[in-house]
Amino acid sequence: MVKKKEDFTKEKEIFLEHIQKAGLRRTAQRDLIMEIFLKTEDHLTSEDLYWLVQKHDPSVGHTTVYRTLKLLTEAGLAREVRFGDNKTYYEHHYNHEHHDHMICTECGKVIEFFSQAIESMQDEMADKLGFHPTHHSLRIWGVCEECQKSEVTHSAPSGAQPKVRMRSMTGI
Amino acid sequence: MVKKKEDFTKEKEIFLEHIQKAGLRRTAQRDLIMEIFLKTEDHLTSEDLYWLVQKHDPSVGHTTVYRTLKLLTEAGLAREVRFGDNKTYYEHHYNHEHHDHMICTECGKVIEFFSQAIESMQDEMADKLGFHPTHHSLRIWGVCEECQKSEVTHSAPSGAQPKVRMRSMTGI
DNA sequence: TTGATTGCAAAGCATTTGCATGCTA
DNA sequence: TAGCATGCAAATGCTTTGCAATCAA
Repeated sequence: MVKKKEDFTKEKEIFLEHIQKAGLRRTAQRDLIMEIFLKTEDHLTSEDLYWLVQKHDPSVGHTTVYRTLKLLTEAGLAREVRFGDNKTYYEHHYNHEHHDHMICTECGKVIEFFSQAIESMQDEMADKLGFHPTHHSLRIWGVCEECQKSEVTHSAPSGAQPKVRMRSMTGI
Repeated sequence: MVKKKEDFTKEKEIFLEHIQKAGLRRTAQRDLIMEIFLKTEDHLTSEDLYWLVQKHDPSVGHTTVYRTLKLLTEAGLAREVRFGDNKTYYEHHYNHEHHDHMICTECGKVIEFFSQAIESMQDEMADKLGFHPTHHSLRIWGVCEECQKSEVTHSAPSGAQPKVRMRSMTGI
């Protein structure tokens, strides 16, 4: 699951190609933002990424991070996801198995999973309706194993630092 | 699919019960908003519903519609959905088969579908991960049958008045 | 040199909140 | 009568845009 240190040569190549094809320009900011995004194996908001970038170059603005994340998404390197806390998260997309998410509404933990059976059934269903699917999103909310154990207290497991905070389960 | 004229006695009962249990109060606005929501068999934004309510009572404010939609959701009568245009839609939930959505990115049409097979696989998958699911959301984006035919022009089928406008496929 | 890019501030947009007034229970 | 509900306006929070200065090609 956790990737070893690597240089993301292929990803950078893809990004540059996308930039060139669109008649855009390569800049230090875009390189830096992409670099940090690629080496952070996590679900990040634009804000999260902004602060990480700040550490390396405090002159980079919030806007540029937003814009670059859009670019990365267009290039197929990033994917947008929402977990119900009204924020847009970005995750790696290229070279990553497609997967779906289970979100714990107690502690906010996000579990990635993949089921070929579900994928196939979706395609079958689409086919039946004459629909030509391009992408999809499946999210399952509920209570994770750990939180089921500590159900009595209705609090997150000790030590847990949830990425996603489920406030009122809106902004699905 | 399309419901015949009915009085929604059961739904109103549920709403009142929810209101009483929560120590809230029944008001003319809440009654009106619920009434119009129930008789509109469609995916509505708060804004949409606001304008429908306006026709009957121009004194009702936007805020109250928002707040009442939240109430209806809490009561289990409505469900929030997002189709990728950055808006929150509400659909009937009570007495309606659970279903998922296919969204056409060309014309914005929303197709509801249900697959027991997919549902079962999801439960199985959750079970395997020790996850206790409470609800889920599956959305498939792609091109609908009609738009595949008129693919050459890359425009929505004539006469179609899409509810959802897909601009840049964000706000998933 | 040209035109894309950046970062700031300001604008957008959907949604939420503060508060004085109005109304249920 | 108590205190929840309402509607307005203002405030949010996230995201986008306008624009002058900057920088890649």
